[in-house]
Amino acid sequence: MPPKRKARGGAASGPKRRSARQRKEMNNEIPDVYMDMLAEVAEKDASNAGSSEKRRKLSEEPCLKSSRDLGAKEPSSPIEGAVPGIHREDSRLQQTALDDFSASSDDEDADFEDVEIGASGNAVVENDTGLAPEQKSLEIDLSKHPLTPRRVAQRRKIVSPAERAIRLSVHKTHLLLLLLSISTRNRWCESSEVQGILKPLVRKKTINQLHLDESQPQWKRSTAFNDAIKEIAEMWRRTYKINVRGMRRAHWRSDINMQREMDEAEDMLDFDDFKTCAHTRSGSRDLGAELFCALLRACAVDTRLKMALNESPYPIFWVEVYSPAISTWIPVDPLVRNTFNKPKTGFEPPASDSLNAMSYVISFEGDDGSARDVTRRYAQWFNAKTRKTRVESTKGGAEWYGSVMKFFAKSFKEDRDAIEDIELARRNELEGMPKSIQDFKGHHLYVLERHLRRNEVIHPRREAGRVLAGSGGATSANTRLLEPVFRRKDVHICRSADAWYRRGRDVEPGETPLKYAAGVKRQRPPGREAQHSDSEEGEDKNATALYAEFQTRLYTPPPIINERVPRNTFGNLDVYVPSMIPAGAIHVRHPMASKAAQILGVDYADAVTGFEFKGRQGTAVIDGVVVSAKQRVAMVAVIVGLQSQASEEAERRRSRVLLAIWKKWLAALRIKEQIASLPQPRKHADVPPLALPNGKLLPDDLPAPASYHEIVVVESPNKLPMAEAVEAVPQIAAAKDEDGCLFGDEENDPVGGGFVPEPESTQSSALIEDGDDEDRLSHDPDEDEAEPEWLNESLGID
DNA sequence: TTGACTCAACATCCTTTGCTACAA
DNA sequence: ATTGTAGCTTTGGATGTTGAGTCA
Repeated sequence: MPPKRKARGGAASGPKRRSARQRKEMNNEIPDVYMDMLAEVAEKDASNAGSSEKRRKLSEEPCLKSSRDLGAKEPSSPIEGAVPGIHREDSRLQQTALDDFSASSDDEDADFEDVEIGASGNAVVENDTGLAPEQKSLEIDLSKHPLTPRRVAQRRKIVSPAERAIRLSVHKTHLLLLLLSISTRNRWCESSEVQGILKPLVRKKTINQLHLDESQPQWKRSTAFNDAIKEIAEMWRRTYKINVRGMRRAHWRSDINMQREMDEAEDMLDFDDFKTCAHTRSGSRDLGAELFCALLRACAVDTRLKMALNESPYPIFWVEVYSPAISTWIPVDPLVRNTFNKPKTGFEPPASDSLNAMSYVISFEGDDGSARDVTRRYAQWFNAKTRKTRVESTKGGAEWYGSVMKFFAKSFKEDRDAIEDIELARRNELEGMPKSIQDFKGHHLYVLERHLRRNEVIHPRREAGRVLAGSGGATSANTRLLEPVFRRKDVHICRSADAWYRRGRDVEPGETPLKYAAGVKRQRPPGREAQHSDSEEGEDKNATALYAEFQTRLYTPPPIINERVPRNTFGNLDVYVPSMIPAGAIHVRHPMASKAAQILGVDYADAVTGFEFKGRQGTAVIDGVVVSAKQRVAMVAVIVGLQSQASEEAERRRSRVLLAIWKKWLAALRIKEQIASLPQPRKHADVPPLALPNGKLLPDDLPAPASYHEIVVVESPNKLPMAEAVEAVPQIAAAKDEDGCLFGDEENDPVGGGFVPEPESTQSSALIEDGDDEDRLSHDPDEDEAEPEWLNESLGID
């Protein structure tokens, strides 16, 4: 009905941006897309002659961006400050720290831009090895634009879902490799050889101080322990020389700066290098922390090697020592920030550093190499900020991470682990609500009403607190409002009665909608209302009434009575989920099911399992039929018969064609033979006579062998009312015994009569994956052999 | 300096039971 | 002849997400 749609489109007062775009299109008479394409071409010809503002900005980009990068990164580069004048000749593969994906996308995009523009010929020609020319050009650019502080707009790149998936995989892979890497280092720290090298550095007296007798008062033991650790840390700080840069955040492309830094960075080490460094007491700060860990372990202090995946000037490696007197893990960082027991301030980089994030803090224990995630202890805003940079925030990420960390888990939990769990949980509670609006977005505990989706509703409306809500609009002067905060678990997904029906659920009568969503609902032609639709378009024509799941119940179709299958106004039956099969009925999924039912003369209804969209017209997808469960055996038998009939027919047609080809070919061979036997054989007699005009051996219209379809029988999970059940049940049971059907738990269900409220998941999974809940009948053994026969035949021709 | 907000430009979701002409 | 199906007009409007820019 195109006229109707058109009318609606015109009547709907769309949002401003849409109408603006339309207007623009009309004025230009050239769609924006083409303008953009033209602009792009123009840009390639003369880089400064952008045709739109957006393009113009872009064209300035290459040099400006570079200058910004240099300007921004050089001063903040931690090596200059921490380790002046490092030289490293060889540049083997650099070990890198984990990147969080949102930040990484920036780098990559930027680099893509550079490559593109470089290739289009306006800047320096890039080559693989010679980095020097580009470096030079960067310097020139710097001098050209030293006074442009303005941030330059980059062309926005929409990250495609595929790209997103790749990044997620990279993130995961990176995480795994880093875990393995530190796991190895952790094992090295356990080496008695290395510990033997380091242990002499600590005075005997200090070691004794670490392990005071339990008879001493607790405070004394604790203080002595702390003092001793501090002393060892101080000693280590003085003795250990940092002369190589350590691990850094991952970078996606060989940015020129990164390249240089990689050259200066620490090489991948093996265990011998590790030992050597223990002797020389020099290397990267990461290595320093690892050796410090080994040192403490040599002193019989329970020490965990820590790794946080962040960037300088905050440590990546540090240690935690276990103070038995107070049953607490104490973080110690002797080399980078020189802190003792400062978990909150010493490790997490400030939030202002957008290129920096402490996403994962993992601690490895010495004795069994087990690992725990203790990010919670070090991250200030774990729920509000840190969590969003981790895998857990992605779909299925929490499970994935759980399974990864399970690999590193202890076989049994010690008391101190339980204590630590409590401490971490307490920190979680203490974090409380975010302080800024943006942190509420995507928060997994709290939610603001303004961030609710169209189909989300808060019920019950229990305020968990209030937050100061921004500036309340740019124009109004400081009228700040307190905005209520709700819990995420009170948020329900709502759907229209229609949408619930498509999931096999019915809104309970008398439920009032939790929400009205503004006019997405399209009018249907009168008399076209689906059978179930309530008075939902009652009061407001444009609003759709939405209900939460708890307001619905499983939809129960009317049962089969006297072998009559109920049907809807279209004369078929909606079977979106198995629970929508009427009691006493089965859903026979096979293309020939309706034919079989006709032959049998039984009452049946086509099963509508979904919709597909052709053009702009949605059409019902019909998959098999619904018939009485009593007809199961007959239906299967008839379908089997029809199927083999069809395949025989197809075979006949096929062999007719193939025999004709054979005939022709043999005749051709004979002719060829005759020609060859002639006294003066012609040259072209060698040409194979077989090929068809299109060059193929077989004609395109060769009848295909009949395609084989499985017969899938889905039983209704719904129970018949008692009277009908008496006669129907034995039939079902018989069929079940025969075929070993798995669908039948409901027989033990205590809920009598009406319907069986099976967990929805099993039902929908049955529909989606064609899983175990259905019967597959491999019915025609002959047919399976038919295929090789065809194959042989065509091979024979070949 | 930071965060809230707007704008723009997309991506994605939701839609949800034909008609006609023509070939076989 | 009846039956099957390709092609049509390629929906198209609302919502959601993101980055850039602006402002207080």
